[in-house]
Amino acid sequence: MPRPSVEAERRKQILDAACSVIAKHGLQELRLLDVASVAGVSSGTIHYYFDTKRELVNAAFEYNFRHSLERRQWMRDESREPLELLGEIVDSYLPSRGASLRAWRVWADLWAEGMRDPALQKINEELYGQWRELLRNTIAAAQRAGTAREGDPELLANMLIGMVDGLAMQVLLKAKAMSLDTMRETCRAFIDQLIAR
Amino acid sequence: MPRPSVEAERRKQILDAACSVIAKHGLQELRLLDVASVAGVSSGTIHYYFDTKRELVNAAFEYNFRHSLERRQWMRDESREPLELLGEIVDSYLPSRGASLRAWRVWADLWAEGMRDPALQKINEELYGQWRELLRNTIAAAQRAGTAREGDPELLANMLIGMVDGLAMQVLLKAKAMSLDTMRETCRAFIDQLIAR
DNA sequence: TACGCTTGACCGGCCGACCAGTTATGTGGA
DNA sequence: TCCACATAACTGGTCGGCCGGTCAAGCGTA
Repeated sequence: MPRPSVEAERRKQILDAACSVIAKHGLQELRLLDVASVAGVSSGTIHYYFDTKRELVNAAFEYNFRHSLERRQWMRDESREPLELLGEIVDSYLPSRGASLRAWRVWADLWAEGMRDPALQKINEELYGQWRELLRNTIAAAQRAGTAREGDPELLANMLIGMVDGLAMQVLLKAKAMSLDTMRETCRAFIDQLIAR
Repeated sequence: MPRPSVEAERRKQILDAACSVIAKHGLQELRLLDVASVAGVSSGTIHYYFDTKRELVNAAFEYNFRHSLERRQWMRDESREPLELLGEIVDSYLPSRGASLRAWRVWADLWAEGMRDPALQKINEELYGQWRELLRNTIAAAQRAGTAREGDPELLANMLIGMVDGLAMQVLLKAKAMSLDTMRETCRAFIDQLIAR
């Protein structure tokens, strides 16, 4: 046997570097040499794991999405009071700083690119669907627990998701009228006024 | 005197072509030669009116935004019943087809690009602000008319705007759970449940 | 030795930017 | 009426830099 496979590890390392570069410079300015540099490998190594730039980029988008969901397993904790949990879920999705901010920047690029790329639409379909389902289930749980009023949980989840996404864009665009705090209050107000009993 | 200036007209023609190319292929694949071709001029003419590609792109984004607002002057009709008007405003912003769809595609690219470009943030600040103000004023008018319940109109406007933007992204991404019809119903439900008396 | 993995120089195509030259459209003098 | 002349508008060929992708060679571990 030759040396053991480092493929999984190396791929992750490269994808993580790609996400960092996308978050910092945007997909537009993504250079394979930059990714290689951040990942601490040579440009040749990138091509050893990914045939084309597009393949790398799409994999990075998927990695970013999947990674975000994995970091949020605690949201599926069914022992928590659902309405309270809902508030925390939304809080954790605010484009505040660190990991969350990086993930948002990459998402925004995914969306722009995804309008014309069916492969990215498929990634969005699967992973964004999980996010939508999580909110719907949490709202439904709150209804069963009696802390949320009646109403189609899918509809309410869609409203809330849309709101979070749209407001996040304005926060990322540094709109004066939409600071992080205003966004948080707006989302909380929505939950208080339309979802909570 | 030399020949009369056609600058305003020609600029518009080029910017319109640029918007078409962005909507169709994305900012990523924008080639000056394509813009020139669509505009029916030579590549040299592009550089005659715009020093750099970036200058053209930013001007195109501003043109797209401003153009959308201009096409919607009817929204400021104060003789209409405000709540009904609000519904029509939202309808007209759905990424349905034609002009509205093109504008949305360009917006999505603007947002992605605007995260790192202060010049684009400024454009967003000014023009998106008008859009926000329009909704706020319409909601406030409905409250005065007694067809909407009490509540901070700015807060409600922000909720609605965010929702429209976020849901529109999913429509553009062809998410199965968010068709144009579902989006329309979701927005209507929000108005019915949270704004209308 | 075998093989997975890595390197980095190199190549070729592409495209933004430049520019020298050309055309169109006006003015005013003879 | 017509002919310089001035200037704006426009053309399209060219060039230079950049970067994705290739590859032949090297490295390290079993």
